[in-house]
Amino acid sequence: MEDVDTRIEDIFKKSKLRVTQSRRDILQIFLDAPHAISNSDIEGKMDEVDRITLYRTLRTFEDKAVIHAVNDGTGQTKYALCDIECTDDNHHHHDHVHFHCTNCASTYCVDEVRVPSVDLPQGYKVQDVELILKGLCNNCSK
Amino acid sequence: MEDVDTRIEDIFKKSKLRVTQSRRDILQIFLDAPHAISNSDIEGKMDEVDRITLYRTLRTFEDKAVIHAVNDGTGQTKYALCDIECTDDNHHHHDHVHFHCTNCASTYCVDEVRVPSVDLPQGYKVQDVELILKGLCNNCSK
DNA sequence: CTGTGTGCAAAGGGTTTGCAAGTAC
DNA sequence: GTACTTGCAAACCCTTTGCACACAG
Repeated sequence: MEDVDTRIEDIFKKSKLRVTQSRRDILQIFLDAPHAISNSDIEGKMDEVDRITLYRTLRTFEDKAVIHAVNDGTGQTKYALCDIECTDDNHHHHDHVHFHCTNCASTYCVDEVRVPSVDLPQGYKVQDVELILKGLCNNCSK
Repeated sequence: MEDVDTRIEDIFKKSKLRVTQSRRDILQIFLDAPHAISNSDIEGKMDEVDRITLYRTLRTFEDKAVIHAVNDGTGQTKYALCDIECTDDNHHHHDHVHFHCTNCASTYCVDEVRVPSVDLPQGYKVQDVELILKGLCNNCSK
């Protein structure tokens, strides 16, 4: 298991972003989260950060391939950390499925499961596939 | 091919909603649309209807199982007509896949293709599956 | 020191609510 | 006539922008 502080340093190094306390705090929250989180999830976990700074930080992180947006199937945008090998021009986040819990509203990336291939009628040119499963997560199904 | 006016009457009868001009106009737009449409798509096609009435009508239609919300994969909510056999408590819209065109932003229900089944790791209880394909539609891939 | 990041205030856009007048049945 | 619908105004978010100050490198 990699040390969390080291992981944060690695991310800053890779992204070439300036290190500030807000960014550190927000990254920490992502590292602690077991699933994708929304803007307001993050806001709820921080006491000090200005809402505007959060918006801007998330956009910056997304631009620099630190995090990626996740469609949770309800229209709400959530975010999750990118793999360390993601780069500005090579995000590859749709080879796994997402699971949305209808009870606690958490969204999980299920990395173990790959999206099955689908044949469409003639005329459609498919570039990307997104598969969202909805139901009860491990915590809520007990 | 069923007559459009008849179809409109059928929908009103089934939903037990009062017949008003706005609702008639909005239904007409749904019947004319070859794909799922957004709030603003509808607004663009009407000259007379108040925006608030449109919001309320869409919600009413959704409640009465006249239309259903479609997740187009970009976070924007779109709507499409329900099958005539849909009822308030039995919407079944996720046995087919949705296709979102990245060029013209249209969202199509691809009724011919069924969502493949997926096995998840232990702990998840799946209730619903949503599959969104993104790429170029028939018009835009030419 | 220079360029980037932050925080406040204010603007912007979409959506919802209260209420009075209008309309379907 | 009664209950449901509509339309206006205003309220309410959430999100973005402008600008001056603060700070990382």
